[in-house]
Amino acid sequence: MCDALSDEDLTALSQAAQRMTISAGRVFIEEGDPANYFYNITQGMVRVFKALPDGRRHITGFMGTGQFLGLAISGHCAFSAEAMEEVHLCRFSRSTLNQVFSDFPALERRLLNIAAHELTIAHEQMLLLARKSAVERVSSYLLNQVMRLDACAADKLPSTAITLRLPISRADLADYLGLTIETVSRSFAQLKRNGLIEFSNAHAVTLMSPQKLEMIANAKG
Amino acid sequence: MCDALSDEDLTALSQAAQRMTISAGRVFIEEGDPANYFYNITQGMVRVFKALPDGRRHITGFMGTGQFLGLAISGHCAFSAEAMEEVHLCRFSRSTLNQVFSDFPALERRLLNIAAHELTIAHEQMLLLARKSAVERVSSYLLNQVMRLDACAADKLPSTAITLRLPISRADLADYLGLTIETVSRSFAQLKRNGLIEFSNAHAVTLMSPQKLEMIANAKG
DNA sequence: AAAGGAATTTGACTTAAATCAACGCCTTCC
DNA sequence: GGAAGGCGTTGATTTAAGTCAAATTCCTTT
Repeated sequence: MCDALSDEDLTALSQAAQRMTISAGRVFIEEGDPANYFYNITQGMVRVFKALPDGRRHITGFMGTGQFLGLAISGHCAFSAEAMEEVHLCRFSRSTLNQVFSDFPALERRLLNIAAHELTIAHEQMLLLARKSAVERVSSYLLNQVMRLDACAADKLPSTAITLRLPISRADLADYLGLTIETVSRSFAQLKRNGLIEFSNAHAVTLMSPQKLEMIANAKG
Repeated sequence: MCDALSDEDLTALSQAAQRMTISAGRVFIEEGDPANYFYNITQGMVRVFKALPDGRRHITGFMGTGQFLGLAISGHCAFSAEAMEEVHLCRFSRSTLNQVFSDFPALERRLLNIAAHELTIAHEQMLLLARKSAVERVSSYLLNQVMRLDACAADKLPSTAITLRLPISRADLADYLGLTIETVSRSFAQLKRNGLIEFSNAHAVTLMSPQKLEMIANAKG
């Protein structure tokens, strides 16, 4: 429901699509390039980012299997995208896309919903970047990951401890949260000191109390 | 082109709409409330924002005449909206909206474009919030205002000095740029010291060299 | 199993922006 | 005209996060 189209629509799309494989690390969308294509990721993880000329960069988001890329397009690409591993995707030109829209109006409706959803996420992230402390940012991230795990299901947080994989490097996390690697690490350390999380290793955390974490993430209490 | 629908579509919409007047300062959309309505502003300026329980807040954007509100909606409002002055708007329920969509497919297409555009702006703002310094943020804001002035026209910056109104208070600007009032003020002061801007009064700036300002805003050179 | 290298953590120090506080400048309202 | 209050600027100080540097862990490779 959250980010994939129905199988039916996907089939319709794939007829107009061009399948591609992108090797790990390749930047296959370059910010500023003419935006002729629209993508659907069929396999693998992608980093979406924007960068300043001096190297500072912000990761807008991570997109995985089933998700769409290239929505925010108008003439030129507004962001870059890089394969974090080997990625398989379907690419189709904007013109064929419009064709498909005419044939499957439901698809356009769906895309509008997806766009609205992404906009909501973006607004939430802006609040985080503009106003939250480092520890709050990291807590928010952990919480979002839990919510994603428990799928789009109930907005209810588990009341028991829950273990989470952190597939993403500290560097990527830092660029996603608007922090430095060191600050991310120190924020994790602080949450650990306070008994809110425990690490098996750097890429597997246990959230001891998702609810307490949520209070930190959203400055409640 | 940027944010308004065609007259024809607007007419279609207004038949299903309910006209309303909101007095200055009223919060007419409250974050978290059930999201039953969709709005089109016909007159006046609105502040769109998200807040944390302890009062920290981020202004997502300012929306004016012709713009839409309530797009990023799914069950509950993702943000609050407050009238900055007396505001006139058309309100219609989500259900009638869907009806209108069926009658005027072009409208849905248009909304998708608007959403994509807003998403682009949101990504740009995230880069600003995550990675730009105070002076860079303020410069970026000034620049965006110039671009808005010269309408959606050429992406070309004026090469001569240009005077700009700053209708927004320092407090709003701070909440929009993820800074404090004082830092916004000091950033203006620094730009002034460096000969990049001049003030007639607190709400009217002259950008002495939009192009130099753009280099600062986007860390070029 | 050892070595090498990358990723992560931790520590010492610096800095940009926040905070706290005072002051000036308009507006408006008696 | 003068007091009052809101808004904006400026100054002094604090602080959270950034930077620089070293140590540690983890993973790969030989």
